[in-house]
Amino acid sequence: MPRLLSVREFPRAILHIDGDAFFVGVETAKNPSLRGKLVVTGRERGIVSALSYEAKDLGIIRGLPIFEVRRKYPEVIVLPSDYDSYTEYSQKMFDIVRRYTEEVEEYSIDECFADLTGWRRPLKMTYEEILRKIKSDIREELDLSVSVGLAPTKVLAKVASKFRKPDGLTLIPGNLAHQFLAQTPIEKIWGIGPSTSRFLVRKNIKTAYDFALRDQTWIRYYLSKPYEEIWNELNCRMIYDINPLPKTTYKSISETRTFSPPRSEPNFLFQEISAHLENVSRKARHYNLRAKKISFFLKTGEFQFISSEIILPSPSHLPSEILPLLRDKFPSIYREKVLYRATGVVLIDLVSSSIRQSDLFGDIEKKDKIEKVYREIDSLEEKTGLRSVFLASSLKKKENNIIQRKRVKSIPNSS
DNA sequence: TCTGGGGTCCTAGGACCC
DNA sequence: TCTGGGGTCCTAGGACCC
Repeated sequence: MPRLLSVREFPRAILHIDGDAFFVGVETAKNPSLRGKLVVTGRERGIVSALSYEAKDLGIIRGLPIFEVRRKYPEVIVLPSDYDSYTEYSQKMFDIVRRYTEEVEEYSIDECFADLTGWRRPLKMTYEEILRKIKSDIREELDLSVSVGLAPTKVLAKVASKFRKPDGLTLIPGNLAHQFLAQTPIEKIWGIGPSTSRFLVRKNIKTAYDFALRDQTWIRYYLSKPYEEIWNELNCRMIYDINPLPKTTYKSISETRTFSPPRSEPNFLFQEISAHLENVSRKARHYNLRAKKISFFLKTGEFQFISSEIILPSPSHLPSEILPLLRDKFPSIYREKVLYRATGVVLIDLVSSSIRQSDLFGDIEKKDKIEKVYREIDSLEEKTGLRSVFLASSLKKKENNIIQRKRVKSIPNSS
């Protein structure tokens, strides 16, 4: 079997850490009596979002409705998600990794990358020893199990951490990458999804090794830029850098919700959209962002998206400004008698709020007043943790009239 | 793999301009 | 009001990730 490249073992030493059944792992760390039991999380959402390895062995999969879990496997322990704890453990895990290098990228709540290049000498440890130590620190201090992988690139490090799981430790040196890739089906590669896998298998590319062996001309002819990057990374050429900066901003903010059974009443659908608008706007204000554009959509029973995009007259994060525009456009995407299963709103082209465009007509002052009202509502809600204020149009109303006056309205707090 | 929710990035194609 | 070529901007849609 030809090697991919004759490279040194670790021209770069990229670490990938992946929590094992992370949410369930955290629940077990908090409550050790759960260890070894059949546990799933996601009760509040009605579908399984994480599951213990024991539950996986039983045949339970992510996304399975909770009622089916209870019906088929009454002995399974079903927990609600506790994102605050998951976030706390996640941060503690990343902090442990940061003891070894500052170059840590928090990739998701249960995964990170880190650059260990050059740390063997200062730490007086081999890469394998560093990995073992990080794993045992996480185990001893957090009671969590993780799988770790080390390789010359991020894509290869992902292959490594996935190679043995749970509790795995895998090093893929550049000069042996071909052996690991030959054992990795193409669809397991990070960034190669179902559509591209199907295409590649038709071209007789079944493993990551088959893919890595193609020449660049072939890749460029049949595929697009991201796949050429993956191809380079599999060939030990580092394309994706470690980005240690924490996420502080968003390109878009969205909210969608599916309801069953599907419904067609315009009133109901517009209430949903109005409520989405309030939530995404709140998040935008929290991050000091304003949207230049907004898109909203309906999803039909046949999974068809019908959407409309509006360019806002000036960047905004105030529902009272945006809602009338949505109301005007709503009829253009709504069809009577069609059943819809979901609605959604997306704020797009977000710009930092401090960049304030002055407009010609001097209604900045009026806007500032509305802005002030929202700021007070936001801080009230953050203090109490309650949603106390809604647009009238977000309230579930019985009347069949979606044309309601826009108005920030406060309703009595029921608690 | 039977489809929940929140994101990011890329490409093709049209419009418009010189 | 015929033709060529090239650049830029925008949008819709696709693919992928956790």
